Amino acid sequence: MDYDFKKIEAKWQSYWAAEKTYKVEEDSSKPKFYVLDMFPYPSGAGLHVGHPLGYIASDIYARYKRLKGFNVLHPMGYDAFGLPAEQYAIQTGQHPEKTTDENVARYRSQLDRLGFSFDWDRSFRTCDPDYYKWTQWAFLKMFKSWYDPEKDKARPVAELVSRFETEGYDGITPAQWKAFSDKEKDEVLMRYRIAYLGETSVNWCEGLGTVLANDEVKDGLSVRGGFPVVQKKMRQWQLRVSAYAERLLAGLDKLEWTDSLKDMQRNWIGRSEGTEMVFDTICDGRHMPVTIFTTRADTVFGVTFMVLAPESELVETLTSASMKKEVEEYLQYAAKKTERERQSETRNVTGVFTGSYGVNPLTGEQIPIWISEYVLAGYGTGAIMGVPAHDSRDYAFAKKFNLPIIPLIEGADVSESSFDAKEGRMVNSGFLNGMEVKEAIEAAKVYVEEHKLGRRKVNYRLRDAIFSRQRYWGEPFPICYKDGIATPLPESALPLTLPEIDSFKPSAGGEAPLARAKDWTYEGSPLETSTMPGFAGSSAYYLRYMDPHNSEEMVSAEADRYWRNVDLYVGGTEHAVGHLIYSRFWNKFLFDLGYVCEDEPFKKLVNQGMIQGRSNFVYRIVGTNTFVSAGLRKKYETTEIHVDVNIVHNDRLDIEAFRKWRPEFEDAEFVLENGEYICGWAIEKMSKSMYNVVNPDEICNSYGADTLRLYEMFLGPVEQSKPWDTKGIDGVHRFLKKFWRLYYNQDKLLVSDAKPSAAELKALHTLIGKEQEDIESFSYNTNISAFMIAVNELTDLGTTSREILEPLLILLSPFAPHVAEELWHDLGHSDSITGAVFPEYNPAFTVEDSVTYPVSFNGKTRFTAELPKSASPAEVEAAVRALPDTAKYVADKQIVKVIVVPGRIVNIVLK
RNA sequence: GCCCCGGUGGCGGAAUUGGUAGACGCGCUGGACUCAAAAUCCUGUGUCUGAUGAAGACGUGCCGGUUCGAGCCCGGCCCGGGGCACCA
Repeated sequence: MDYDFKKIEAKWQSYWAAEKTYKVEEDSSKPKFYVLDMFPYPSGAGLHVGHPLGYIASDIYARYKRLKGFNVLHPMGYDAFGLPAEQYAIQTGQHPEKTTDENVARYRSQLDRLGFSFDWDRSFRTCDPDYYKWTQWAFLKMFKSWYDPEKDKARPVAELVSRFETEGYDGITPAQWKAFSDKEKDEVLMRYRIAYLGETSVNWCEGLGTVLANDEVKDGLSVRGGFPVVQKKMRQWQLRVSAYAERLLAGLDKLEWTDSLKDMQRNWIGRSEGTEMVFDTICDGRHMPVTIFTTRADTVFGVTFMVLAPESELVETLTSASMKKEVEEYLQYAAKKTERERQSETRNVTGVFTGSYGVNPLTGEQIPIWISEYVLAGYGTGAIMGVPAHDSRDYAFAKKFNLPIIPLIEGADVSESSFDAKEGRMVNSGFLNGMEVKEAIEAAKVYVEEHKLGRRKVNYRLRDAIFSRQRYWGEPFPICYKDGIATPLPESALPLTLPEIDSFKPSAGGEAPLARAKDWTYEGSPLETSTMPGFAGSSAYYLRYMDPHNSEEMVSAEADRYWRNVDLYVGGTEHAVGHLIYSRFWNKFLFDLGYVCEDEPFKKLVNQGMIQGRSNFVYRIVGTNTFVSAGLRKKYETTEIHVDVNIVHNDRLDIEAFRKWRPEFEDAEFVLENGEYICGWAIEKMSKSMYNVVNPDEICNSYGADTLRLYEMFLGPVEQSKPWDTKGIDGVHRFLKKFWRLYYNQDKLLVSDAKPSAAELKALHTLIGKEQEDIESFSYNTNISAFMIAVNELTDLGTTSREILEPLLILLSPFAPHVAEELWHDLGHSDSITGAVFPEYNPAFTVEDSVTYPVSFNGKTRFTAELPKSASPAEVEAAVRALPDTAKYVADKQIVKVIVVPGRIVNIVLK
């Protein structure tokens, strides 16, 4: 019987499905382990070979943990709301739900072929009303909560209201509060709610007809679709993520994530310690205090101007009558620019003088106030002090508009550029003179506080997340408007399901498709017409897997306390500042309210690398239909053309297949080398347009899922990006065939009850030890190498012993579950190998009694010496010194010292 | 510009974390079996010198350092990948 992977894989896949082998229940007698993949967005293109890389890695880990006695939660679902299905719907008129159903079905069938141990009974899609009910529920909780800075956590808004009523809060007295109308009260509360309606400058994308979050915009273009994005003031739903900035930052320290990923999050959060300082200003004779933020309080003596952001509210009050016209012209110019233009023209310095002046609080000197787009309204106070000598942006501005530049650090040459470094000795700086910069910063802060000129302040770059999208295919907001006041629906009204509409097109001017829905009201009040963004549904999905069928709670306290949080999370690094920030925020919010018991959702995170495509090229001689082989192409003027990798084998073109590939190549002529057409190649992104897509289904057909799983892991470290190269797959396939032959010779099962030999036990236990180490550290590639070595050794030893071959199957089962399961049953087991126990490692079998030491003289190895393993370094030294070979190499030289590394090396240092 | 990560044969990648660099696999060389092919098995495979031998020298992006010993540590560069980018 040959290794018939097709039969084996089909058989066990249906067995696992029928027996629900991977169904998991809470079981307090076993330790839990939660292994999660970032669930996919089911796109129309289906899976290519690169997509399952992370799923394979996590599946191996999950299977390994089961063998180690853990109760493993390993679920899978679909992130099914989102723009592509809706864009497709707009183009075709087909309901996004239908597209989503089809895509999900395709994904499911592709995933099923790979032998994953998912508990499909826990699966859901984010667009299922039973699921998004809980997305809406969490939103309601956020709407009804505020962030209490004293308790440093989210609390019910009701508590805030009672504070306003009884003792007053944040400058509002109980008397004032009582005098407010409902509308005024509502506006005050909106300033505190975690989910709130607020007017801010948002990323408006006309091409998609919706606003976007910061992480959905890159280089001024939308990530989905690549449409230009402009800044626009709009009243939108937002989540007060910024309230959690400090906790999101601090929480990173205890997570097992890669440093680069933590750095990305730290960067995104952007904590910066500085000082807020109040400058008096004079505009047409009127005085008014203006607060600025700086991290360099020590440089106040070098302030020669102030700058406001064009969008700042201060612009209006600080523009003098004489400058009104110029300022208005500048504001119009700035407003017209798209985000992309602003970013690409960062070196283009622009600005306008307001006609008013500020007063330096330390020197009393008057300085002009300007407006420039290099100052951002959304950060700090939207106003800065300009210190051209020690800030490159201020420097460029001062040069352009001829403003004075005063150096403050001894020896700093500011004739060509600013001196930004935080080192050196202060000069021209009054009481700071002579201090080192770091001391001076601290001294200036103390001075500012003591003289009541301002205060210490920590600022964050992290902004609140814009939470509305003017789109159809997303969660509706459980909010209606009564007399213009946003009013939450009762929880009993959830889920608020999407209505049917006749067209999915967004309307111009920012009106959402839901505005066209008939009767989109709740008890007569109009419902919110925006929907939630893509990240809403993916922010807490890992919690729902713990208790997916619960209709009363998002997750029961028992299930939450058992599963707690994700022990291992596997996914791409592209979610570093989007999903992974939102999820942590969402989780911390639910933690504050006591719905979940862990503060952080993902303990350990592994970012799988991308699998790149290996593209092939043919070279057409310009102006002809003749193609020249890669080695000869330099002799001609050629055009490089992508050719489908599926008609190229080992870089040799299948000429007949090429002629049939596309009509224009039907009469193609070829210039061959050695009778073959050799294609060029390059590593590129795997994509349809490069004709380098390899479909996992085809690999499963020709090699089987076990081979595919092994090969993807064998290719290199999981975290690393690496190119796919189908020709290497034969190696692991050969390994599996060899593995099979260890158990079967023709139809004869070779397994016996023979006692294993020492050599066999050594091969097995070396592998057991290695596998434990390698899987825990995600070194799957080296583990597969170790497997190949072990199988070669056991083949050479002619092993038939059950005591070796049975544990060997368990070791293989995480990697190649189908073949392991088949042989497991052939050995007489009636239960799945999934329930087996990982074999115990016994180091006694793997140790040698002697060690071959390389003996080196001044670092050069001259000969080897066989010595007992148990010998102490002193004994090794004595033995080596006594060897005749040693005497020969030492000759008349003098031994300076002898270095012995136990079990490794002996180095004799000669003079 | 700033912050990460990386650079090892023809290719993917190993190297017990400072101890015989190149494991394992691919590819390639030669061979066995076969009428032939596929499949399978065996052999060789970093570079150079040498005679296809024995043997030796060089070799982990570049230059320098520490060390008995450096792919690994330190200093200075070069190149590639990723992230951030007027955040005061």
